[in-house]
Amino acid sequence: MLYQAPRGTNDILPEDWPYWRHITATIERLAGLYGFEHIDTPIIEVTELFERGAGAGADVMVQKEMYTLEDNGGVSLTLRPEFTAGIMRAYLEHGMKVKPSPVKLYSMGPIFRQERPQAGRYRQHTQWNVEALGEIDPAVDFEVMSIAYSLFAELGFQDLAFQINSIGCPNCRPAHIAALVEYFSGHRSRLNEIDLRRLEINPLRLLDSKEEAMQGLIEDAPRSIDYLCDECREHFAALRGYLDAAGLSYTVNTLLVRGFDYYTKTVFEVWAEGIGAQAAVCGGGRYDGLIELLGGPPTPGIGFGSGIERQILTLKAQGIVPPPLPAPRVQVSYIGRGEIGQQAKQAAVSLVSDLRAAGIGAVLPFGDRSLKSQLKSANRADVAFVVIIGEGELASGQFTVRDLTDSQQQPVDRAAVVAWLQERLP
RNA sequence: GUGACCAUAGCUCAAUCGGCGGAGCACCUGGUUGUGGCCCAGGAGGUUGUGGGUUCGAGCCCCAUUGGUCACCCCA
Repeated sequence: MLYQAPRGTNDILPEDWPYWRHITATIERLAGLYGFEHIDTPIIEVTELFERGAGAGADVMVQKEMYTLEDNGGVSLTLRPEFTAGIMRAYLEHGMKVKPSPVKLYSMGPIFRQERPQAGRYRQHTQWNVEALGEIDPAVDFEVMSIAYSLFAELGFQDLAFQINSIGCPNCRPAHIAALVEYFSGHRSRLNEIDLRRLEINPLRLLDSKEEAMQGLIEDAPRSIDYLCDECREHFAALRGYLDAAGLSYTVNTLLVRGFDYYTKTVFEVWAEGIGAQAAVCGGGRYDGLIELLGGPPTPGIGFGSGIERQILTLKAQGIVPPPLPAPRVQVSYIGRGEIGQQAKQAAVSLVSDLRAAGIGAVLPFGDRSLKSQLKSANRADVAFVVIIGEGELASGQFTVRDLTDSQQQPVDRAAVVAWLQERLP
């Protein structure tokens, strides 16, 4: 094989397209229903935008996983590893703060991270991203979670686990972090090398440890919800009230955290069964500090990203079949040798054009193959009717129309074929 | 970045101890001068991922490399 798709990238083949269309069509419909507006930002941004968003501790790793290039003017650009930073930039650049709050936006498109591929994790993957900016009301948290919930419900997912947590804000989180550090420092001997590093760099991440021996320790670790300030506690309680009122089932998962510092208050994920270790099919949270970090005025925001490829893995794992794509229902076949064959072929080309102009999907066999071969193809393509044009049909002006479902055929006047088929096709 | 397993036809897989690379499915043609599905016959399709090494001889053994799968790290 001379060329292969680069590591971690995938071709979306025709047989997978029904899944993509099903998901994206559902997303478009829900966006209209919820009042989220579509925004597309560039796939490349100035590298600094993503670096500033990352925060201390994580920045080295973040840089390592970004696809960064220098343009001819010496400007460092990066293929977006996430949506949020670019959306925030556009929000600031276009002065969207003057729009009624919250500004509700969604995007869909590829993102790039230079990671080792594994099940449900690719270097180029596609995300549906939703953001609501400029409003602190916990009802906005509910709104954002609700549209994700609706998508998964409409797609027919079973056994999804909605996980929520509150990790507090710059006022109350330091006390929780300090308690975590103190707690785990008292059990240093039970931490492996990786967890010891987490203790130094990002103590919250200790709660994510997959180390078997750590699980008991983690269960008894200080919980963020026990350290929330009044504002954060009330926010979380109100959000839970809205979720309960709307009947959205969820689990409070006190071990759910985020890797980056700018997250505040609400964090949530949705987990799917049967798609491997990368089970989060949706992840998001509130980031009231991010826009300030990027040089804008204090602006609250909440959003999530949801990987389309993982959604498709989930659909397949659960045996959910997407609706079929529209396909041509009519084939126009031509037969005969020499001059007559040419006339038949021309009549077929003409009829196919008429059918398509009338909105009837039609295909023409190529290569002057035998009728048998043409019917074989029609059968495989799941065509409903085959119009046959040969010497007899040219002479009589009546084309033969064969119904493939019952194998009956009959002559139809050339001028009446389009209407005849229109009547019988849904 | 770390580790394990893997790579033979478009797909799923065989190939005995290192001894002439096969099957099923799919595709094309024919069996019927112009009639699909089922059946039968035939055909096409391969530098065994790539490069090197050992050997009289390598799909098989060794090294490297690329890619895949899965997990870890990380997770925006």
